[in-house]
Amino acid sequence: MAVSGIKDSLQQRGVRLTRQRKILLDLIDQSGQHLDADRLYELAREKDPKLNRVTVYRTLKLLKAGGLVDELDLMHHDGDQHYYETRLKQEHAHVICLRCGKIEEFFGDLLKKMRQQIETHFGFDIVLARTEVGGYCAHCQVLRAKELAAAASNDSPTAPAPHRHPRSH
Amino acid sequence: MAVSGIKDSLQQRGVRLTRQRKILLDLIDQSGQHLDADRLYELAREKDPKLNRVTVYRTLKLLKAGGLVDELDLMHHDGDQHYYETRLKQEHAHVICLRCGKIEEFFGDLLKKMRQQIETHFGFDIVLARTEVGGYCAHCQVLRAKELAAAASNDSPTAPAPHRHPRSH
DNA sequence: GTTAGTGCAAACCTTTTGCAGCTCT
DNA sequence: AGAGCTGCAAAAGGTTTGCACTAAC
Repeated sequence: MAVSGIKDSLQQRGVRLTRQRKILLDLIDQSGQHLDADRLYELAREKDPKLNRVTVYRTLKLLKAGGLVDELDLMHHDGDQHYYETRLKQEHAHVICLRCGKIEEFFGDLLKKMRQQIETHFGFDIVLARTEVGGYCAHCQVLRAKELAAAASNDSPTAPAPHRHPRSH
Repeated sequence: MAVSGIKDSLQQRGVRLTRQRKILLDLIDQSGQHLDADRLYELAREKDPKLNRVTVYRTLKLLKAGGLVDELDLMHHDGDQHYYETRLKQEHAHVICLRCGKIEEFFGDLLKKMRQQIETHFGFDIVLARTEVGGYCAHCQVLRAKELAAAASNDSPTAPAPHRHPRSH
């Protein structure tokens, strides 16, 4: 359970492990997804309806400053909020489908190599790195082609259909 | 002048080349910097004091949608605004110093290779890609070491000094 | 018992939208 | 002429801050 490592790291720095923080830490770590503050808030309220949205932001800030989570933008495919994931051992890129919102993770030594090249080339001390790629997944490429074709022959055939991941609120 | 290419591209798509858009296009292209909407607005007002901030946003959105500029976050080193640059032929990473805000650009075939690997691996059609790296530049590494040492021995020596690029407004 | 952390309300910053009037082609 | 664009005001979305109260150590 990676979250226990995070808890230790925080406590060593004299940060108090409150009920709220335990809830948030567990959620971030267990979800295995990329949560934004709002989603995390929703989930947290299921466990503690009194937990405040502000506490979510403050906790995320704390974790980010401590290098315990990484902040992502995911190409702003669904707005300008930030997403968070516990920092993994392995650096990876995020590949976001601009049509369906599906997110893939790409691992590979190219990222590691590039990091090294940059550090050597500029004498730079890298603290964070982020690679995000937006485009169309194999599935959406064909759907998109159909949509474009339909739009070309008819100015409003059956309305290009909403295609984002629905969010339940 | 790359901006004329952009203008052509817009006109072909039936987009009107208004006085305001000409101003903004020229500024984005000439500056050679990474401008955010606010900075672009400031500069544009020097040429046309009546030009509205909303027009800046609308123009940026148009250019982004047309793939004529790239939107960057630059690791949110100075807030959550977006930065823009005209799309170059050569893909590159942005390397941001978290202390002084200096931005370096890193070119190399690793980015190209990674792009290819991702397209092949996932059958993905990449439209945009962005690599951002945050850390400390060679210069700031030594300054930061001093600051940290000072902070360790004395809880408030001469105040850790503000270190962001000042903005004149 | 202290000091850090929480909740609440209100502010803040960046960006978007509705609409009437203006202007490019 | 007419669709597209601008400016203005107002709203929206995401995040932060001030302050009094509460809880972790």
